[in-house]
Amino acid sequence: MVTSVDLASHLGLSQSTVSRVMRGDPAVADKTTQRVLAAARELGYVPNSAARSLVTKRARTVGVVVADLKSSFYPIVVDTLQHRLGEHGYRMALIKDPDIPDEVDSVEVLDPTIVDGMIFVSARRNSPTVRKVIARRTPVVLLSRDDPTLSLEVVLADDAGAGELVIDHLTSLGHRNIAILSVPRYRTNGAAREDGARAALQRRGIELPDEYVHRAGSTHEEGMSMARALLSSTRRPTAIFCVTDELAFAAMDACARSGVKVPEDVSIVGFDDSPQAGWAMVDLTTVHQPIENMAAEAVRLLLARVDGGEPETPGARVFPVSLRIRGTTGPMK
Amino acid sequence: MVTSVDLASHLGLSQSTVSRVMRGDPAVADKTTQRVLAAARELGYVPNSAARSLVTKRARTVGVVVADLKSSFYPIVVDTLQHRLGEHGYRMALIKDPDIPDEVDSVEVLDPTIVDGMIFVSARRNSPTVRKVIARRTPVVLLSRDDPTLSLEVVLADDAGAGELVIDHLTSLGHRNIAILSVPRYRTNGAAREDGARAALQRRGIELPDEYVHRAGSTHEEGMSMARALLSSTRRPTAIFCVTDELAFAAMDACARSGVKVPEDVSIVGFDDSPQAGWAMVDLTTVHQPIENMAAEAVRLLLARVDGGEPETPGARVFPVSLRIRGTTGPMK
DNA sequence: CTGAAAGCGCTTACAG
DNA sequence: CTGAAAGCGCTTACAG
Repeated sequence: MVTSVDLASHLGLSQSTVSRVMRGDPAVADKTTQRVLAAARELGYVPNSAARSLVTKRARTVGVVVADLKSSFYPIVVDTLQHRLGEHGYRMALIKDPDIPDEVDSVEVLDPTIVDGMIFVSARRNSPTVRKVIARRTPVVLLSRDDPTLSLEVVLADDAGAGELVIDHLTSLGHRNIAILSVPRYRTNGAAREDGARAALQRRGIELPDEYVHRAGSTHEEGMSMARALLSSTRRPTAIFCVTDELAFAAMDACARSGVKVPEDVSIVGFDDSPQAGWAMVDLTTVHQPIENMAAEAVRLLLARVDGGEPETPGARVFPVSLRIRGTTGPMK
Repeated sequence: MVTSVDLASHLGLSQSTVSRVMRGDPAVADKTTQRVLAAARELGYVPNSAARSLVTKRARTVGVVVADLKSSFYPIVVDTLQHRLGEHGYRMALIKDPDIPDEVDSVEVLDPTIVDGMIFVSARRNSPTVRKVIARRTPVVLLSRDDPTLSLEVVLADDAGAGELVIDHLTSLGHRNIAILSVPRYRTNGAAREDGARAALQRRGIELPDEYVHRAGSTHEEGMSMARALLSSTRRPTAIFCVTDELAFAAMDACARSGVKVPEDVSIVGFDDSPQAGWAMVDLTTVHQPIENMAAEAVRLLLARVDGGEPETPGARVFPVSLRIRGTTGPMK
C-alpha cells in the first residue's frame, strides 16, 4: 500500500503537501498539484479512508435500512437512494431492519464512525433502533414511514389522501362491500392508508365490518392466505384495497388460483405503482407515489444535516399521490 | 463520543485492557471483562471502527457491485448476500456497476481501506473496473458472470446446459421457429445461455436465422421493443427463449398489447425463476437457478480469501439448473 | 492477567 | 505556497 509519506518522499515534498493536493486544496501551486496527481496515478496512491475518517470524523457513508428487498417497493427506492448519494460522493451501506427478529446484532452497523447518517425506509412506530441511533446523535431521516413519537424529518406520501382516492374510485363503480388487505399497525404507512380508506368509507356511510380488514406481513404467501380467507367468506367483498402492490399481486394470484375473475367478480386496487403493476398481464389499478422524488428529498434532508448541522424543521414532507386506473377495477355486478 | 481512554480512566484501568475486552480477548480476567462491558454499555462506548480499521487494515465490509437493482434478479441476490455477509459480521456496501457510463467515478469505492473484498454480480467480460480492483490485490469473486480472461473464482449457473433444457422442451412441443431474446455479448451469462440454445438447435439440425436473435439491454422497454420486432416480422417465431425473466416479462407484455396469445400463438421461456414468474397471472415457464446457494457460495469463497489469504482453485463453480414448466409454453399449432 | 508505548495514515492548525 | 508536528482512537508486540 502506497501512503502519502511514500509519495511525498518520492517527490521530495512534505506529506502535508500531498495531503493538501488529495483534498483539492487550492492553496497548493498548480505545478505541484500536477506533479503530485501524476505521481499518485503512477504509483497507484489512494488516500487511506480509515485514516481520513479517524481525523475528520466523517465516513462519507450513509446507512440505508430496509425491511425486505424482495418486495417490489424497495429495489426502486434503494436504487434511487444509491444514485443520489453517489452524486454527493457518499457511499451506501445497506442494512436489513435490525428490529426484525433473528437479524444479526447490528449495533456495530449503527456505529457513528461507520455511517454519517441513516435513512430508515422501514422504521416501525417506536423503533428501538431508531431511538438508539438518535441517542448517538447520528442524523436520521425516515422515508415512507412516520413516527409521531419522535421529532424527526420525515418524507411521506399522502397515504391518508390515497385512501380517499381509492374509495372514491371504487364507490363510483358501485362497490359497497369493500375489504382492506393491510399490514401490521406498527407499519405506519400501511396504517395511514388503511385509516384513510376507513375515513372515506365512513364519510359515505359505508360500513367496514371487522371481517373485511385483514392484516399480516406483506410477503406473497401471507397476502395470498389473507386473500383466500376473504374470497371464501360467506359475504365475499366485491372490491379489495391492498395497501401495497405486493399484497395486490398476492390477491390477484389467489383470485386466479381459485377461479375468481378480476375485475368481473372482484376489483383489486394496490399501492406503489411498481413496474409490475404496469405489465399488461397484471394491469393493476394502483396508487402512484413519486418515490424517486421522495427518495431524493430524503437524501437532501439527510445530507443537509450531515454537512450543516441543524435539522430543518422536523415534521413530515408529504408528497401528493394519484390513482392509476387500470384493468383490475370495474363496475360492481 | 466516548473513547476507550475515557472508559479506561473511568474504571481506573489501562486503555489496552479496555481494548482487549472489546475484542473478546480471553486473557482478560472475567471480573475485569464484566466491569468493562458494564461500563461500556452504561456510557454508550462503541469502539471507533475507523481507528480499528486503520491499524488492522480490515474494513469488515464487502463491496457488492450490481448493474440494475430494478430487475427481478438482483434484489434476491442482494438480499441473500447481505444476509450471509451479516452472519459473518461483514457489512455490505452496495455499488452500482462503475463500468456503466454516466455513473459517478467510483475509484474511491474500490479503495481497499473501505472494502475487504468485492463481489461483482454484473462484471462484464474484460471489465476495466474488475482489473483495477484486482491490481490493488483486493479479493474478488464473480457471481453469475464469467470472465475467462481473468484467473478468478467464479460462481455460475449452468447457463449452457439451460439452453439444452429449454430447446429440448420447446422442440418436444413441436416448435422449430424458435427466436432468442438476449443481452449484449459482454454480459457473459446471457451469452452463454444464448450459445447453449444455439448449440442445442444445431444438434437437432434446426436453423436459427439471424433475424431470430435480438440483443439489447434488459430493461422492460428494450425487451418490449425487441419482442415487437419479432412479433411483426414476416416469419413470426412460434417460440421465444428469453435469457432473463425480465426480458420474458417484457415479451409477454408486448404479446398482450398486440393481441398475440401466449402460449397459443407463441410460447415464451425465461431464465431466473424470479418470484413474479410463479404468479398465476404470469405463470412463466423458466429456468430455475439455485441463486441463494450461489450467493452463499460467493460469500464463502470471498471471505475465505479475505480471512485466509490464498484463493482456492480459481475457475468456475457451476450450479445445476432445472426447467420450471408453467403456462407460457404449449404445443405448436 | 495488566500496563506503557509505538504506530497505523491521515488532517489541520501553526509557522514561515 | 510549503513544512514540521500534534493528534485522531484504536491494536499489538513487549514487559512484568
